[in-house]
Amino acid sequence: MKKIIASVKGTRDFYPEQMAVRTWLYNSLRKVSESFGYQEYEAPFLETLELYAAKSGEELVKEQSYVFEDRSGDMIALRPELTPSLARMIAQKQNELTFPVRWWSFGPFWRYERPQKGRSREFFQWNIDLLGPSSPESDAELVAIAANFFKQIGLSPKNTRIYVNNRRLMESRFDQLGFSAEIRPIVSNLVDRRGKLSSEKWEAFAYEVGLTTSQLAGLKDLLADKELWRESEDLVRLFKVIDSMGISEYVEFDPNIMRGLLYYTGTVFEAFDVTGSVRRSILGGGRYDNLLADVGGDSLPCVGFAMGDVVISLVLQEYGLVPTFDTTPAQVLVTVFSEEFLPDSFALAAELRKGGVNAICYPESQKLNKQFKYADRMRIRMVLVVGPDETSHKQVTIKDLVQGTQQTAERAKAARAVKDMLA
RNA sequence: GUGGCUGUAGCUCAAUGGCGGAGCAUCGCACUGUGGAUGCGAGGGUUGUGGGUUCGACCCCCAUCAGCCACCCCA
Repeated sequence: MKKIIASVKGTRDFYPEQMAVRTWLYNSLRKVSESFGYQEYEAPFLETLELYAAKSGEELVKEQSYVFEDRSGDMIALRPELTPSLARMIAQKQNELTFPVRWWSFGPFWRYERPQKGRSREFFQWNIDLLGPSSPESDAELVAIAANFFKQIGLSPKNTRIYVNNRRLMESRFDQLGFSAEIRPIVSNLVDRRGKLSSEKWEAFAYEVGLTTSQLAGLKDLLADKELWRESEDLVRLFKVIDSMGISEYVEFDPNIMRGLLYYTGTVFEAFDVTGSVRRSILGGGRYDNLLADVGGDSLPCVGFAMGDVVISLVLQEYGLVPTFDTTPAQVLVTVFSEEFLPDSFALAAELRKGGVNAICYPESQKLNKQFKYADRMRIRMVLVVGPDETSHKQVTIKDLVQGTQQTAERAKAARAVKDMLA
């Protein structure tokens, strides 16, 4: 066995087939983003570590970021998320931008963690944010974008659900249950883990972190209360707009949704596959009203979400929703009859391109059957032959591999003839 | 960072501790001006790596690396 230098752990190679899928995903989310009037932008892949230090979760920065010292001694991170960069970009031009700002982006991110199903170290992420307004209706818009994206790629409300909650609502309830400020994050984490543990284990864990029996009972009641949203004016307004936009089938209140990142302040939401085997969240986001001020800008309300490419791809595969693509852009293969015909075949291919046809010329003299086989394998539809017979009559032979038909055309009108046959 | 499972041909997988095989793929030929189909044939391996046990190891033991899966965390 030859030794092939291994790829970096947790990275993926995108062969043309996979690249076509990624591009399709990109185009799908572009379509939805633009239908809501959002503008595409991009941030640097490298940022100072400082940018993430205060705002992101501690684990994300200290354990999961790729960090290195550059030649000047600065600490640089490969971006593990986009939101801090967005906040910086907004803060820098806060007085020039026209608000509300609606921006989206799709690009690579890096997190150092153990690769497993649904998780890689290098992944692509769709980020979309609405900055300026603080209304619950703007939260609803982001939820609607997510729902419309699912619709766009063929995921129905039967398969996919967006669960919505509100951190302020939960915090006021936590107050009533007497959770002190110190154990609040622990309780959030406890809530987050509820779906992953058996109820006995979850309860044992709750006592372990210091909850009293009555607090646990209260928490369980709280998390079971599917009507709790009625007590949050924000959520009442959000669901009203969700309803008016006709996407309520995709959206559901769930008091168990808390989200790990520290900067969320109000509405939070997370989408899951509900009928398939993928347990990880497809996308997640929420309102983060303090982040701009935290990176040195004026305080600015923001709401947004992020979706990684890995989990959504798993879900789409599971439902057979990933289209197959012809990855060869060539419409025509020009064969090379023999060594002497090489320049002429290359000339014909050039003429075809000039005429607006994507054309490959077989790059060396080979048996014709081998060249035809190549066209067949590469799913190139048309094969052109220029041999002695054609040349003497100033013609070309055109074979349609899909139809199995063959005809001759004037050499000078080859591009036109090919286009007619393709139409 | 913790735990579990798996490493055999390009791919998917066989092989009681006793001569490492098959299917698919590749290449050639039938088919010297035409793809798919069929038939025949060929090439391809230090069994992840290093050590140990044994007369003998793909098989048992130890280590190591890699992949997958779960935990942690999260898109």
